[in-house]
Amino acid sequence: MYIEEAKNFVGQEVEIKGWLYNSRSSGKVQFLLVRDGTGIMQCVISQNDVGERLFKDAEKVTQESSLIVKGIVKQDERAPGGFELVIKDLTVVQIASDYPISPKEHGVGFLMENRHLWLRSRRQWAILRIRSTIENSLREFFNERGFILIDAPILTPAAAEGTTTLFETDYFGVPAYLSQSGQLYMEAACMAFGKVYCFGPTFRAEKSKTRRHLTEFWMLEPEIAYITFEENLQLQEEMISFVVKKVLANCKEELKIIGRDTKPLEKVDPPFPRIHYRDALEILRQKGKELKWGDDFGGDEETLISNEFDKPVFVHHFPEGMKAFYMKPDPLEPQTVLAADLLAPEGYGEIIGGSQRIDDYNLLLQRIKKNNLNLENYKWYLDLRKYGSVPHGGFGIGLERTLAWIAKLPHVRETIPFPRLLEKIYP
RNA sequence: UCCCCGUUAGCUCAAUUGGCAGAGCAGGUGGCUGUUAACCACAAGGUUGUAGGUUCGAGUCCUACACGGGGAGCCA
Repeated sequence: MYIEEAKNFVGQEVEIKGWLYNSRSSGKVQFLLVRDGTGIMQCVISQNDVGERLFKDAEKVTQESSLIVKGIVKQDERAPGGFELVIKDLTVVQIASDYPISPKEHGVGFLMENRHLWLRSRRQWAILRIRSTIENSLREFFNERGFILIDAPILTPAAAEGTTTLFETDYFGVPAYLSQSGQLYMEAACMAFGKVYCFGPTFRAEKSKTRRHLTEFWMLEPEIAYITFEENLQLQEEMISFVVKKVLANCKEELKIIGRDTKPLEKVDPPFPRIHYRDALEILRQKGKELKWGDDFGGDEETLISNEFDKPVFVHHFPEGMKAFYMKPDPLEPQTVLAADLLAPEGYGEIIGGSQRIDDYNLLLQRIKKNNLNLENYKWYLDLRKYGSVPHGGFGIGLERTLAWIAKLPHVRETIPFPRLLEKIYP
């Protein structure tokens, strides 16, 4: 039996295979908190039931030792979770000695050094289960809408955007780079399959040392042929709302463990507010932040704007030249591009960046040259504008930042099993 | 790359003006028949990040370096 199914086994004899999370004893009774990956269950062992020998064995089981217990499932208000196991038999698989993570407080540095063990603790268990739910619901959302999953390459010959933030590696004697984005490849794929998305790791060698940055993070990038800018925003707000609803429905226990107030999440429903870049500047001016046309927002600015709303908010129509080279100028106001960032509430900042892509061959060629990109590398990308070019667009959603917001975590490093941070790659 | 803070027992932290390095947890031993990060008792645990300097005397003051944390820029 798995612990999460305990309520279906009341009165029955079952076997739990797991690890000792913690134990307490009181003379001739011991309480073993056993975890099996699906949950934690209090198991009671009394000397009168099992005899002195087995009782003594149980006393020797240390924190995180692996063990198998057999007994009867009982409903009991005194047990955390409402169910406990009355132990009849216990087998030790392996005794763990000197487990470094005690039930008391630890610092982040120590916990990160022991990330491989930290994953076993309750809070990390809850967070990573929410991560799994988010990933699954994202896939479900796109699969239900007829999107085709296209895996983008991780080794690439050139940069999608800037060249300073790339991890370089040797590819049989020529330089190759770890992917920064699958987007350009998705543009090719959407011309073949109509609606596509990729979901995988991306790499940024930025020397960023903040609560919002990882050097390796996961991004989901849809790309849709013939989509309009407005349809793109609708897709994003429907996707976010779908994911939040799935987490609220499927992760009640996990949200409780991490102490997440779910009220702000319950408000997440389309439509999301839309703020023109020009009006975002005005909001900031009223808050005492004077920015010039063309200035980008930092973390503080994003927080000021998102705090004006109790839902995620789109900021759109950024000045041309401020964003990536492939973004399409709005024909109605050509000094801006048809791009939008989605800012999460509660100060979590940008979780989505999306845009219409340039579909005109000559304009794209001009932009590539203007950005000093090597034309050789973009020949195939230009081909897409040569052979049946169509209006198209898409976006990229950062998984870790989305999870940090939904779980209201102070730092993204807890949102990924093994975070890769500035100059840190162990374990 | 820049700014700020920190580094004392395995872990989390104390240590007054520069004057005998100390708790809790973990680990050890013993006790307790319903515990909830259980509790009680006892014992053990230290080259105070490294290198130099000031001083009768440095965990404490100064300099450099290393490592860690937070933030800026940049970005999802």
